[in-house]
Amino acid sequence: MNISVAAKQAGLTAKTLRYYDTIGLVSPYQNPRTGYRDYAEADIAKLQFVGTARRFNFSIEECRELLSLYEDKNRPSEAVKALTLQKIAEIEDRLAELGALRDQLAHLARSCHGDSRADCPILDAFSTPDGPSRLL
Amino acid sequence: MNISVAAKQAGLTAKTLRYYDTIGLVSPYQNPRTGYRDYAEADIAKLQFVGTARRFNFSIEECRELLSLYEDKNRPSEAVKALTLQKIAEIEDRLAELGALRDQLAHLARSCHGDSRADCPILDAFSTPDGPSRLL
DNA sequence: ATAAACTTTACTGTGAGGGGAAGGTAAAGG
DNA sequence: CCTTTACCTTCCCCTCACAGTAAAGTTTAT
Repeated sequence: MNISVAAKQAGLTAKTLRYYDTIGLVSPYQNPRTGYRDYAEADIAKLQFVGTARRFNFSIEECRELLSLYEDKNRPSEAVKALTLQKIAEIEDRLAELGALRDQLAHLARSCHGDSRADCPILDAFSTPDGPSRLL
Repeated sequence: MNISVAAKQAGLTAKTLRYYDTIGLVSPYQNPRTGYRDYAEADIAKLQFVGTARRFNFSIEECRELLSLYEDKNRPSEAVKALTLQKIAEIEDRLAELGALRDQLAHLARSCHGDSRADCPILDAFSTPDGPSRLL
């Protein structure tokens, strides 16, 4: 299966597939005469796996780790679960950060009359050394 | 004020200050004999402003826009408010995405026994073409 | 035979800086 | 005054996960 068909099957771009090959994440057979890559069904499965994991915010290196677990028929499921729980914790942290950020910005937006006058509480808040937090 | 003192005052690194200079975001006076940068109080204020806006997830280009509004004494506050509301909307989107992600991962983690057996529902879910969503 | 539609490698760019080398400058101590 | 140390400068490469483009080779259809 050539690269564009494989890309379509996996829901990725040909560019991405070439990249995954060069970094040794998913390397298909490569015809030594033409240089064309030839993706097997097993390669497609791996690509779909990686694509899903990437959509789940796993980094390439984490995908590499998951993939080796995926290919290891004797893998312990605890390793996968640990990685997943860690990823959940990271996402929770990011959620808390973003939530606080949104709340502060929302507060500033509410305090701003938003007309054509020059006076703007948002910019005033931004110009304090410690940020607007002390004003909230 | 030399760059390391300025960096400390602004809560940024010297590296960052040099970067902001090269991209023309905050450019201090530069001694033509020594090449040393010399930051004035007004520069520090701008740096603090940018530092705060960056912490609020504004991009460099958005900072540039906010900074020009900040420096314009006749700026209309509605421009600033619009930018802020747009940023809030972006953050809301990201929050929703991340929340859904966390929920799906948490579901998978709960379904995984997490012992030393090879059977792992997380990896099984990842290996389906459309991702684990249909399993939830 | 030729043109269209693929494929390859190689190079550059992204955002927002970080790390480190090579070389010039300034401030402190003797 | 001299030396050491602590700065400062520019320059270049590294990050992450690819995207875009160019030049050249290959396959497929006409």
